[in-house]
Amino acid sequence: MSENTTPRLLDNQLCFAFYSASKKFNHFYQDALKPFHLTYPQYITMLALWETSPMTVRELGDHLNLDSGTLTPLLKRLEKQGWITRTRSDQDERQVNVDVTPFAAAQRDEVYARVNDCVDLLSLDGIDYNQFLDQIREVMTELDGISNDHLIGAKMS
Amino acid sequence: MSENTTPRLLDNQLCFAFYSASKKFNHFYQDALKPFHLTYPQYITMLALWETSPMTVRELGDHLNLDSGTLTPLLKRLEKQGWITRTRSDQDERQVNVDVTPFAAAQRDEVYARVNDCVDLLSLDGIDYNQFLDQIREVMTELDGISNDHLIGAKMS
DNA sequence: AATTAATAAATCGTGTACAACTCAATTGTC
DNA sequence: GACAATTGAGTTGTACACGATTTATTAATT
Repeated sequence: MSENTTPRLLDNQLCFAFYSASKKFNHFYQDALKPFHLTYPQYITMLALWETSPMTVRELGDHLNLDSGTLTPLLKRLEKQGWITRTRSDQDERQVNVDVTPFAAAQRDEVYARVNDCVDLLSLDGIDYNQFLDQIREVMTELDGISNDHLIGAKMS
Repeated sequence: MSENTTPRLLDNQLCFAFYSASKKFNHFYQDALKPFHLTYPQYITMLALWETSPMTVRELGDHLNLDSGTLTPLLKRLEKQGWITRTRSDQDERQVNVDVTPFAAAQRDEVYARVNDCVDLLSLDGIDYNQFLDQIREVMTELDGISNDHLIGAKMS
């Protein structure tokens, strides 16, 4: 048990930095996507579907790390706004196939262009993307490795 | 206007990495803090208050980048669970002073120890914290610099 | 002093997140 | 072929997050 009565500053700062940066990035994309009335989670859902469709809710969830409790309402909103269709699979009536509409297919390039134009306004030339992404993914892998079991082991006092 | 019909992969990946890492980190802390029934946003609120208290809701919001719409219900929950007190200022009855309770003061070191123990399970020795944090903050600064005005300028088609 | 502007919190509405649960459909086993 | 176990989606409840509005209070201006 740790006897130190000071929190590990760097780890706290790291987590807070991710937390803050994620919110700011979210915000940035939200603004960029305003003309299309898409939120960031909706946007990454469409990105995944533009790349591969149709997909079941489960497959989408695997791509985005979201469960049906989050996706179902999100997909219903996308459906209502005309971006996607949701249809029960004939082969397996438990699954729902999510597919892009002709409208979404037609909008795709405009969305890409809009996002690219907004990203152009950022000057992130200074950073080495691949090395930076590798570091983030290393942290994520480490976080994935820690299961609840480990945490239970480190009980309080 | 961008003629490219492909999204800028690296920027999308960077945003998604922050988004995913933030969620995983959140989760990690949430598990670590389970014995204290604290969520991550509640934890960083307490961290800020343990460092400086009392603070007004506004001051807290400046530290955490959260507005009263988020903080007020969060603080009410912390109050109900006995971590903080909320009292209208006498000097200026518009503001509410948030202060830690004796209970929270007594729990502080246990929370620190618990978090430290859990962080010990991560092996993040490979990363250069300061350089990593600098990079994240550089991205955040860049994102802060882009105001809505710029984005309006980059209208769609 | 009276009116206006500015500020601080709270409130309301929408949209994630996610745990826990339900329910229907399918699979595996005997 | 019956039945338990599993799976996929949906539902419910709690907790952020934030824009927009509201209300109360203080500060500024005439």
